[in-house]
Amino acid sequence: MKYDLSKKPTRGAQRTLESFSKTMFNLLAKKSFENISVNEICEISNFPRATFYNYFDDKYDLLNYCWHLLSSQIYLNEQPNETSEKSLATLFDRTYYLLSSHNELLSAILKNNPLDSSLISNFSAYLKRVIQEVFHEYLHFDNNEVPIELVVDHFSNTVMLILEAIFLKRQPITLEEAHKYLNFLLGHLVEGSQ
Amino acid sequence: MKYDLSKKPTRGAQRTLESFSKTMFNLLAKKSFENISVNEICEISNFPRATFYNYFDDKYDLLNYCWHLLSSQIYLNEQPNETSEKSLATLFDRTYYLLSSHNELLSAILKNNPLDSSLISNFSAYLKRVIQEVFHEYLHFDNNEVPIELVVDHFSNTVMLILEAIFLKRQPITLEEAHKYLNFLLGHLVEGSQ
DNA sequence: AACATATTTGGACACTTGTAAAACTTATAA
DNA sequence: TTATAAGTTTTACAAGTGTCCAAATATGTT
Repeated sequence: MKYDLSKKPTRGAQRTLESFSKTMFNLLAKKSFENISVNEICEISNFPRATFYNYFDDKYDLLNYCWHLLSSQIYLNEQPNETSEKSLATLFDRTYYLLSSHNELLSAILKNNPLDSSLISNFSAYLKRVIQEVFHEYLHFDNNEVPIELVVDHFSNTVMLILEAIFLKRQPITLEEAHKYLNFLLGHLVEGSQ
Repeated sequence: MKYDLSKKPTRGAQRTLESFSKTMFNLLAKKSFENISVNEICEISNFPRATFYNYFDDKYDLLNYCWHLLSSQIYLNEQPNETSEKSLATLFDRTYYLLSSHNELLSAILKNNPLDSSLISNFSAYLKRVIQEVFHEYLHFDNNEVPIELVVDHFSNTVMLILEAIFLKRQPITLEEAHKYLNFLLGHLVEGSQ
């Protein structure tokens, strides 16, 4: 990303960032990512191409920023000091509701971008990274059997596995069932499991 | 892929396929995938661009073919009729030795392509699909708690997690330790586990 | 309102991409 | 040998990509 998100953006920069990302979301709901060109994004957003490249390296970079916008809500309302079991279920639920709240958008995107497309992989990978980060911060898991990194990744993988089944593969799994699956696959590793 | 791999290729086609894939492997050991162009591949291989497009859709398609070449060995010497536990360890070992046998190539590729690049994700994803296929065929796992697809994917994820740690993140993990981790993370789901 | 500083803009550039159609080369079978 | 089919090469095209620059414009102080 060319633009520095850490400094607070000017009003103009806000307009530009919002315009490009909105256009990307709109286009993704209409056609496949590979058929979206920077030219098209700029024409629709009514900005010259040079401006696009002032902010983003390429269309993948803009996509990343879009996922960032989508998923940044997940960081809100964090409550540390939970047991591993609770934080596992809590993070799962938080991500579940995040995805639920963008369900229509996801549904439209899936109409134009097949499950095995690079777009969907990219989205999954982004979300997994977010979950990994949060786990890494809030999952306190003591053992000397296996490196903690591996356990964190294992947990993230499993959470994503179930969320992908629900929100990407569109399998009719209730939240209750999801919890059951999660416990079946990871329960043995979690404090306070039955 | 434009070229039909199911029919047996003519001598000329063999030469062409091998030439393009060899060039790709050589280039990957020299520079990053994103900086490799179809033009470059064709110049080095000494084929006109149109010939490239007779065989492949784009450079990603050739890359896929390269992974296919690398990983097709994994299908050899299949021995069904094993317990889940055995087939889990067996498939792990088979993939472990496959990756070991291409260790120098992988090492060179990693020098030019960062762990979080799309190239490496692409390779991981390809390998994961291969493992999923094999598991799906040979892992007999009976339970009515969780859909079998989810369990197969969970197993594949975990196998890949450890293999990535060893061969991509280059962590010094012995085969024995790898088995211990595998058992720690998945042992409870496998017949005959202690 | 005026200023120095930063950003945006439009145009140009060299390059890559994927497709299409016609011309050419082979190898093999009739 | 000739016919034929398959693959290969050539050439051209329309479009996209990412970078660069100098002029125009916006921004946040004073």
